[in-house]
Amino acid sequence: MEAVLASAVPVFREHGYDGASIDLLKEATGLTAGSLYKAFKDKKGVFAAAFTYYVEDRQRQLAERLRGLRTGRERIAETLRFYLDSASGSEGRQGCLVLAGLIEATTLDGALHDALWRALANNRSALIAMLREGQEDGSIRSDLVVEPCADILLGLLQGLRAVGKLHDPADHDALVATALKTID
Amino acid sequence: MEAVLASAVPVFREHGYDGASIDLLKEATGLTAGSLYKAFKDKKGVFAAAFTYYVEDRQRQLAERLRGLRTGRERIAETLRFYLDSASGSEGRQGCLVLAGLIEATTLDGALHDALWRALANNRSALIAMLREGQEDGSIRSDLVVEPCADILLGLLQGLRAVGKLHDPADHDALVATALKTID
DNA sequence: CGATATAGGAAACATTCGTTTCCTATGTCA
DNA sequence: TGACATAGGAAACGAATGTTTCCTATATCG
Repeated sequence: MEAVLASAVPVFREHGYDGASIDLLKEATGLTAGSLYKAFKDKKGVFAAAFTYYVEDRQRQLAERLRGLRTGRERIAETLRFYLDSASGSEGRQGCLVLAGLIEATTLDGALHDALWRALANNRSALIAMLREGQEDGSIRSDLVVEPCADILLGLLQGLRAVGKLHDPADHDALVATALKTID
Repeated sequence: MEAVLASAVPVFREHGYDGASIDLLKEATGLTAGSLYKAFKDKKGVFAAAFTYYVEDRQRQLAERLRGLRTGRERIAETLRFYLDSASGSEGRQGCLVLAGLIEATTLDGALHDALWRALANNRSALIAMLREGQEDGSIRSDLVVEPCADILLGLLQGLRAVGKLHDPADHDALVATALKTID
């Protein structure tokens, strides 16, 4: 099950929801249409499962990279680096499933719309939490208003994935430094 | 011709390339399939024409809002406001055609890929130009390295459109102020 | 061992897709 | 006026879409 989701995710990432045909999903997963429809109710069901798998996997990866970092500022910096890495190379070209879902958000039905919304809200909450932690450990000014910072960072992270579809971000260190100025 | 493109653009913005069926385009433009295929070679041709129309219209709108602004910093701030407005309300929900194209960039053929690339490169160049202007008129520090700033701003602008698909950005002034800290 | 549940595959389903063909108006120029 | 070019529409095309049905193995449990 995990294997079929792991192989279905790239299809949706590259082609978006509409662009990902059952044929492509068959090819990627090695399964046949009948099997797919036995495991998932719908094509939407496949997407929904792939989506939550992707989001959870991504959170796990980020948590892994954040582990051991002491200050809130360091964790924000590492989060930026994580997204810059994700926006580079073949990973960047493959794109972000959240972003792909976002594009067809109008079309997608209620449940998927909510999942999308929750994914974005979680990212925002995580950023706010890191900012608050930074304020408590002294790595971020305590009079900084965190909400607009979180919103800007959230937008920036998604945007990096977007332009990463076309070409790699250059000079990660300079980009991180520039982005971090928003929380000075 | 301009009218049919203007009515086709929202379809692609909402549904992406694959999601925009000929039926939807027929409905939106009021034309029939035969007429569409007489005017445009392909569905890709319709998208290509809609895309350049959208980009040019957008540039025109932005130039209009930038007119009369004296300093480079003010122009950057207004550009941010322009994107925040575009990310709000029904305009925001409709989404950005560049972003929609970006998602399926892997799938799209060479000419469209290039058009996408050019649109992004133009935005980046415009940001760099405004930053340089700001350095000359004294509104931006002259020792600022402009390339990373432009890259961050470019990413941020696209990202704002992305999250604007789901909900409106809050407190535009605070967001602009936060974003502008990257060029301090 | 035998009955049964289950995961997966083959093949056909109706529908929708992008596309083409052919026809009908309307307007232009000699 | 009459020949012709052109813009648009109606209808059908094959191919691809999402989906379902039915069958075949394999494994589980009595």
